[in-house]
Amino acid sequence: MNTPCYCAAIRSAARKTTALYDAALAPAGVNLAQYSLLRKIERLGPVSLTELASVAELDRSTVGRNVKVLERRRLVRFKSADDQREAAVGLTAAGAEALRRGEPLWNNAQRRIETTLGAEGAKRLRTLALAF
Amino acid sequence: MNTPCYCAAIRSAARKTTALYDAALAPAGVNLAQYSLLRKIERLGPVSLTELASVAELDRSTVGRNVKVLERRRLVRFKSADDQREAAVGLTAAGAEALRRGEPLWNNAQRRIETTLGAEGAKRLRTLALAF
DNA sequence: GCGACATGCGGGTATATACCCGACCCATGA
DNA sequence: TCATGGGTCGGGTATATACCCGCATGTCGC
Repeated sequence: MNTPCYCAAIRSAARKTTALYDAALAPAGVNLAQYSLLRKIERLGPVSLTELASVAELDRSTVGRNVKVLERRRLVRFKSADDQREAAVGLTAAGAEALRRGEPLWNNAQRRIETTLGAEGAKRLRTLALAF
Repeated sequence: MNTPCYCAAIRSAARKTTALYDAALAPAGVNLAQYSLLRKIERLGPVSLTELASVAELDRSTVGRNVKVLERRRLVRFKSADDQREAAVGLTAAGAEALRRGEPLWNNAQRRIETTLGAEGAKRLRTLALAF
């Protein structure tokens, strides 16, 4: 990876990191993107797709499609809100269970990154990520 | 973005950076992934998909599909190699032209990243990316 | 020369991601 | 009341990405 392109470098790092977390989370039956989304849904409680997209800094239609995958797997459920335009999404029991099973796996992945980068590197990564 | 997840942080940074470079490169008619791939094809000369995938650290089928998009736009062309299994890919005149037009745009994007991160931050980003 | 193995590729399937547009619902002002 | 505008969503389309499988071709040992 000696590309001088910052963007290509970040994308490469993102692909490799994602592969690492996906593999780590596989026993929980979710990948990193799904785990991440499930955690946000857990944290926010029943939440609209628009708000979820805003928090995740993703396009709303992307969130809609990603949530649909989770719904198909019965990890989340749509509830009707007062405002009928909204589609409040909440965790199912299976979704909460996936989070519970995923947590130690995610922790392992986090520790592996810290081992790879060292404490100082991990801190710098966090700082750099905040700059975007 | 105060996610404690290294992976989510990197992915978010990758999405935002990609959007920045995509917008910068739009006048050249390519996005960052395509520009990056075109540069590799230029550098390696007529090259097999397998080698391209190895250099780009992407799955071979991903490279095959991405190259197909470039071929449809007449930016690259398949040539027959000695080994009939191979599909040597080379730039067309239009592909070289896209690279030429993209270069200053890409430079602008690079400089914008350096402005955002500062010289020290940019150097750290480069160092971190190498760790993956 | 021929069979076993290796190499290179395409296609199928699935997900993640983005942009645009049209449909729908609700609040507010005329 | 009713039209208008803004918020919310789904769908269409395109790309990037990965894994697996099967086919074709090439190579090597015997």
